[in-house]
Amino acid sequence: MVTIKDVARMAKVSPSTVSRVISDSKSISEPTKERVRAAMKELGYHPNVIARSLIRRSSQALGVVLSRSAESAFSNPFFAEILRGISKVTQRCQYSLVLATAENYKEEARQCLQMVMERRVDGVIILASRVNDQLIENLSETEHPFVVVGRVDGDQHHYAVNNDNIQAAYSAVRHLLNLGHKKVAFLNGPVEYTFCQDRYQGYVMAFREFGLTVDERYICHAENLHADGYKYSQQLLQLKPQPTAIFVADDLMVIGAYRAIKEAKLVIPDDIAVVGFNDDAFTNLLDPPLTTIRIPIYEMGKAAAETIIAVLNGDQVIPPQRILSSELLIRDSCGAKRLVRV
Amino acid sequence: MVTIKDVARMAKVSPSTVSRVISDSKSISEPTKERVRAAMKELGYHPNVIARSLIRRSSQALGVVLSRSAESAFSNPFFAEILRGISKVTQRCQYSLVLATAENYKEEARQCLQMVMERRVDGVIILASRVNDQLIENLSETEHPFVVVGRVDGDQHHYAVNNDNIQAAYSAVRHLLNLGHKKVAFLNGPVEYTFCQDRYQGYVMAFREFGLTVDERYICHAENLHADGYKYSQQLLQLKPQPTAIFVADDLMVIGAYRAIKEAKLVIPDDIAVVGFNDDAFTNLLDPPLTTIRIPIYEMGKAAAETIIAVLNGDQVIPPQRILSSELLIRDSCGAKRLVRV
DNA sequence: GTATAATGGTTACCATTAAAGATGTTGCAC
DNA sequence: GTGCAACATCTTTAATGGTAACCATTATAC
Repeated sequence: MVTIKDVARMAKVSPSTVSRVISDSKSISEPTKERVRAAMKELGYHPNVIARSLIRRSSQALGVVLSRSAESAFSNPFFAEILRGISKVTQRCQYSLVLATAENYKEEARQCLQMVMERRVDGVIILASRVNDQLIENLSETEHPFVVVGRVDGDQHHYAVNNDNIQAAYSAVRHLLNLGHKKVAFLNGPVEYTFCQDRYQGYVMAFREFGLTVDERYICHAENLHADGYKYSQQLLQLKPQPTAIFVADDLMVIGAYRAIKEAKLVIPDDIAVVGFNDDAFTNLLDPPLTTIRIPIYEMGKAAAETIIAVLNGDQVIPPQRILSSELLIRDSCGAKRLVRV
Repeated sequence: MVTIKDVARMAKVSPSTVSRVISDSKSISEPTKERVRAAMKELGYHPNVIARSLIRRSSQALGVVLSRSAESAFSNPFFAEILRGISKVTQRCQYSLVLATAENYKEEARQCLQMVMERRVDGVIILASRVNDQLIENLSETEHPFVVVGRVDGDQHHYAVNNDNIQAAYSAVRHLLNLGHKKVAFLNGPVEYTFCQDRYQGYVMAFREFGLTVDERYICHAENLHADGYKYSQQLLQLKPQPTAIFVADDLMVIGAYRAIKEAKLVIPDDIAVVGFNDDAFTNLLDPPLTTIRIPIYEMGKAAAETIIAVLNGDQVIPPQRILSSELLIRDSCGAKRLVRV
């Protein structure tokens, strides 16, 4: 294995000079730099990041916790997109990305804590915060920096990046109510996630504004974003009076919802309107194309990574919480276009 | 920061004794172990993996290269599922998972090589091999172990895990030909991937067996698995005579294909049969549920991780190439069930 | 002739572990 | 009871590859 000493010997300088050439210190003359670089190339030398990390007390790596059981997490386009944003920044800042993945959240949290305590990563990004998140509590005690994608309930001292879930859900439901719908059902995700709580709150807010009372029978909470859309949509469609619109808290559940609606011989949007959340790539290919909320997921990923790296650099991050805004994308499933056309 | 020395001081032993307690060496007496463990707990000590990696010359980490531009890669359920399999094993074997992600493959390959050369990871798993893969060539030169998920064309010396793409595509197309279809179109993915090449070969094989000639007009190659399904399906439907069946090389493109077919006022499977590939989670929720090929993706991920870890442990891996078999799942989109019913 | 800057060498770590060495203890033959 | 080997149990030492703080040397400016 080629070490810094081999390079030093070849370039006829001391190891520390080589080290300074690597970090491009300006106290080394250009000719020396050239000679050292030539030697590095000739020997095929690559600095050993492990050794560097040891003395610098920094691994130049960020941990990412998916915060879901791995089964459902990866295949969610949300994670895909946010990882893309994160990796964009880590790449630019020369950080590497370590994934904490496990079958369940508890195990994932354990792995994350271990990663941090063992110095494998300098900081952590937690995707999708939970209500009363145990990991967040434990991480806080370790004094290691972390940033949460989502809302941290209770404490306001954490670094966090989020989208405006309440506002976005509110505007989606308001949109449906404005179209004349009275029975707007809500197909929500697991209650333990803060984003589901927030979207619920936005739903309630819109009802309040229209002087309508929320009927809890028209609200259901799926346990699994992938599988449960179909099942719960069927339940909602059996209610009397039948809902004339469904607001779905995550686009993944829309596939199942569409199927249930079509099986019930209902036409979207004529018989029932549907509005989703996330603007996953496939939603534009559905029949009819889905009206949904576009979240700047990629930007959130970038913001999260930038935040944690800034904190690691000792920079001030003000404010610690950043909220990016979403946007209602009106396509065909809500019926608004049809109305305009008439 | 708590180090091994602090623990040693507290337990009144030498640092190396603490080290041996950590690795549970049997040359340490039980009372000493207890004393040391108590000290570790009291001080909240966690071994520094960086220092350990330095002397052990192993980072206990595996790199994963997605081998696609990050945009399309993450959101592909294939990667989700295979990462799940990989992480299952890495977790059990105490390895951590480092992701090489970038906007394009070239950059991703660069990052992967750097990871390896800088000793950040002990080995690499390459997902989805390409034809004439430059990364594979470069990695071979470094002597660092890696395993490919997919087929490596040319060389047979690499470790690889794959599914039986040729055989599976063959049986899917044979299934359609057996149902009486003559004009079976093929919506394939990017030609640079070996799995697309193999599925093409299976398609041709089935045609040969039935004594049919392959009409290249009925074959198209999408550049992007997400976006292009719709566009190319439209093209295929405009052919005269119109195809009576479409074999789609990746389920992701099926969403677009279904849309194009429905827009053309055709009924699946009555007017046109569709068979997909991958058995992505959503395919069972489509209308009609998709006949597709189930690949043991999770198992492939596990096998890939087990292979690379075995290689790192110096174990013999024979044979270096493992091929797992897939299975044709007959649902409603191919029309076979309808026939049986009649 | 001295102050200053430019340049690069020396040395002491960083946290851990493998290997070799030290210490005491036990077993057994004589 | 002594001598010696074998063993158990720990300590000491020397690495691992790299970097930063501190020097030493030389060149230039004043």
